[in-house]
Amino acid sequence: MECCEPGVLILLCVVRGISMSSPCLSSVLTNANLTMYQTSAPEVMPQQSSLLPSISSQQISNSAYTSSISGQWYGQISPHCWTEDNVLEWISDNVESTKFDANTLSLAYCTMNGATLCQMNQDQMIGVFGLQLGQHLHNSLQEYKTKSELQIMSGPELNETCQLLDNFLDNLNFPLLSTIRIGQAEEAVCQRDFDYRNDYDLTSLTMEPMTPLGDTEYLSDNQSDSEYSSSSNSGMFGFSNLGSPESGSGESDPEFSYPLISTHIKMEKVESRLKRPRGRPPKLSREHSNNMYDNPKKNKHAPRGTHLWEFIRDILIHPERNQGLMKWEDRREGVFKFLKSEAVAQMWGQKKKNSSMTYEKLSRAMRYYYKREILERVDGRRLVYKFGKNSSGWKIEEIGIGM
DNA sequence: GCAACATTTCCTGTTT
DNA sequence: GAAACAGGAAATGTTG
Repeated sequence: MECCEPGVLILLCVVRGISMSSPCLSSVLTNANLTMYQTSAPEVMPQQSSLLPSISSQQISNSAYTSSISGQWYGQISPHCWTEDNVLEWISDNVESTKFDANTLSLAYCTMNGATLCQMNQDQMIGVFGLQLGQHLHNSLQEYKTKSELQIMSGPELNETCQLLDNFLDNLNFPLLSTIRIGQAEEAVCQRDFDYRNDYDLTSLTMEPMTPLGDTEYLSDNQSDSEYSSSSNSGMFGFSNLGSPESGSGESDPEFSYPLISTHIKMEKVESRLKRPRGRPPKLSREHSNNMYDNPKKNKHAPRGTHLWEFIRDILIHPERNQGLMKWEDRREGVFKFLKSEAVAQMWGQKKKNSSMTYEKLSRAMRYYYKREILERVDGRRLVYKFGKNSSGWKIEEIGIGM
């Protein structure tokens, strides 16, 4: 093993940083170190400078140690299950990464287990650890809670939704949780955990400034109507105004603007608007399709995707990822609201490989859920829905993690 | 091939 | 007047 294992170095730095004025905390950290890296050589003195070689000579066959060294145990163990030692190491790692002055750290708050830690809200964290470290710890904890939750809940479908969210938001240049730099090790874990592009091909979805139609003419794969030509021109896919009108009135960031998504728009002038027959128009043959969304590797029988209500639910239960797309109105009652209704519809469309999805269509599908009691009506409130008794997976009790 | 299911698409009318 | 809501009708794609 190399003599510069980051976990050990960080711990040593922390111990050294607090040893002058906080001997107790120092010994706690050192004891935690020894406890965690249970050694068969009790003669190793905690404070001695040869700690590192001593550790490196230990039997390090257990994966916990190996994981700790690389910081990966964070992503493998639910924060709720962290031991006091785990919490201590996590704090020490964050102390190091924030260059926090450990002298100001209170020992009393460094001896708690994960369950206790998880009960602290952001304000309490800041109150205990100070603004800088407290905020940092809170963010870090939320990240590991999310990862843990993903591992618990997810099946590939939830991952897919999260991945879709990540990819979608990534394309919009949002600062994604998974990209927040806490430390190299965590970053590596994040990249591993959220590297989804291999199994959900969204790479074909490019978000870029919309090219003026006069410069580049796109061809539609299945929308041959003049109706869509006109609606598209008005920004239907331009993402210039994907938020709902209400969302623009203060609940969402008014400064927020989506990059534009390029679309295939068939420029076909028709003199008068012809009345369409009812029902969904037949799709053109794939052979004649020139759709950028078509994936040549796509299976003939696509795997069963999540249902719309599950897609919505998955956005809602990952508030750190939904970036103002939706919000809970009443978390306990399952009442939620669309903030960026068109953006959510676009995401749903991406998931279903349907570039022409709109909130109007999505909401029609949502209304069908009323009969099946998957959703309940919320009268008088626009863009507000409520999960019904036949929905699942959104309740705090079910998830086990308060959000 | 067929039926069931879950949307998707379009429409008209109503409400906010 | 525009956006959202409501729900009918007919269509599609997937699955069993």
